[in-house]
Amino acid sequence: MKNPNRAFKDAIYEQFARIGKAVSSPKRLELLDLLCQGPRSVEVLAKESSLTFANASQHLQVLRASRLVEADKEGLYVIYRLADQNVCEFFRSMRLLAESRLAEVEQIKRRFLGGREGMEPVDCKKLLRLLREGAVTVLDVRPRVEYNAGHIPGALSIPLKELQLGLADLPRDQDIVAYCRGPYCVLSIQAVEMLRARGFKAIRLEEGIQDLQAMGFPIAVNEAS
Amino acid sequence: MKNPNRAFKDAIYEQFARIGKAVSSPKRLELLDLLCQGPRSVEVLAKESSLTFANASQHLQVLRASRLVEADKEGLYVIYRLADQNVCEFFRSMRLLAESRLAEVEQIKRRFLGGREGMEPVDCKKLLRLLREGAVTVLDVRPRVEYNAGHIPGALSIPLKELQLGLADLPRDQDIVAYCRGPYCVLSIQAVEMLRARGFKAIRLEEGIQDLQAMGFPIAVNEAS
DNA sequence: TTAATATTCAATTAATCTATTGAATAATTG
DNA sequence: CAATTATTCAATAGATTAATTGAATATTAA
Repeated sequence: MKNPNRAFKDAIYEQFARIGKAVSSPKRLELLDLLCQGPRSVEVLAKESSLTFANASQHLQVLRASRLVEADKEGLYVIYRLADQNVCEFFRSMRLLAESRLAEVEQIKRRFLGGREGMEPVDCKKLLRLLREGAVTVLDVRPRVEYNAGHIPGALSIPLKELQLGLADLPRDQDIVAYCRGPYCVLSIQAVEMLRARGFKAIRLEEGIQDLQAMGFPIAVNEAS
Repeated sequence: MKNPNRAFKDAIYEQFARIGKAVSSPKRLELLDLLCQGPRSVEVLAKESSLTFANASQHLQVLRASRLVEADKEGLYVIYRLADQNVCEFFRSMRLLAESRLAEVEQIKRRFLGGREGMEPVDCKKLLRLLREGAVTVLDVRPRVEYNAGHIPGALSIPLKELQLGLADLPRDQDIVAYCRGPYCVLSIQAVEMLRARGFKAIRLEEGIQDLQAMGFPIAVNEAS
């Protein structure tokens, strides 16, 4: 017969492990990362993460069972969202731990992005000052739903898929700083490559919204339309 | 053939998932929690967490493979320790997320500790002020190796197992505040019960060293002897 | 050198997890 | 009302994980 203190500890760590199990799957982590950028339907999440609809749905059930995400029905669509901001912060702390402890993270980054970023890190504080002075253009190249959910105040929104057609909106006489979901998203890399190829002065901001928020920068939100 | 961007994302989330997998087992979480309090041998870790030596060793291999812990040989003994302070902070963020998202945590706490804490939460700021004024006695009832690894400056160390014999060291004319590993450790609860049974004025500080550190309180360390 | 102690390894078994497939359900549209 | 679309459910197969057991290894003490 188990000692009550032992039973208590076993029960408590079993609960903590619910969080660990939820985030032990690479696919669920990708879904969480996407949801950090804004609410999405199953269909959109499945496509973004290259999952079948059934598989995406199953992973989302697991995340919902551990109360990291919530869902609402909007007509035909089930819209998933993070249960609260703490989940996003937790995801970020897990990413930072992986970055600091697993050399493979940097190796993979170098192998896949080697030379592509080819761009100096942007100092965030300086960036915001330049933005306030109107000295740079900050460009958000994520899907609009993510821009609406949270963006750098004053940033322009031109999703990468629309950048080709949106070039006329961009100044040629000042630096353009493109950003997206964070260090492991290639949207801003592709945007900078395209912009440079067309003669624009473009650089990449590596940090995503969560990183900026954690550094104390204000984030603007648009009401859902 | 996989799109290189897809391959990059899969590879990156696979790395993040290494952290998630490491913390998906209740037993590994208990081991991490113990190591947050200070380095320990396999034997001690196995006993504290009710694991067989072989099983404890296997779990520690998993934690080592994900680089959350490190080990050094000291004669016969392998001493395991956290790889760095970030691991401890991550563990805490995971615990806080579980507390905020899983109602079962509070329910389990209430079921196992119901009425036992029977004690009002201690305001940490007030506590430290009273300690500086010599108005309370702060008592650390963890094993000495944990006290040595980090404790409240000025706290007395009397491990719970030695408290029976150590009562003479304690004042009867002022409050005694006992603390241990944190909200899910019962050492301080048992200590307060014993002290009150013997007429001492004792209360429990729920927070552990990590919580206090996160709140900005100084933590003292003793050199290993 | 041998015995004892601490730890890890390897193989096995049972449980859990992940992806797939086909079916079922819910909501909207024609 | 029927067809379509979005999502979830349930069963299955294969892969992975956790605990156990017995053996092997490393270090110390006698």
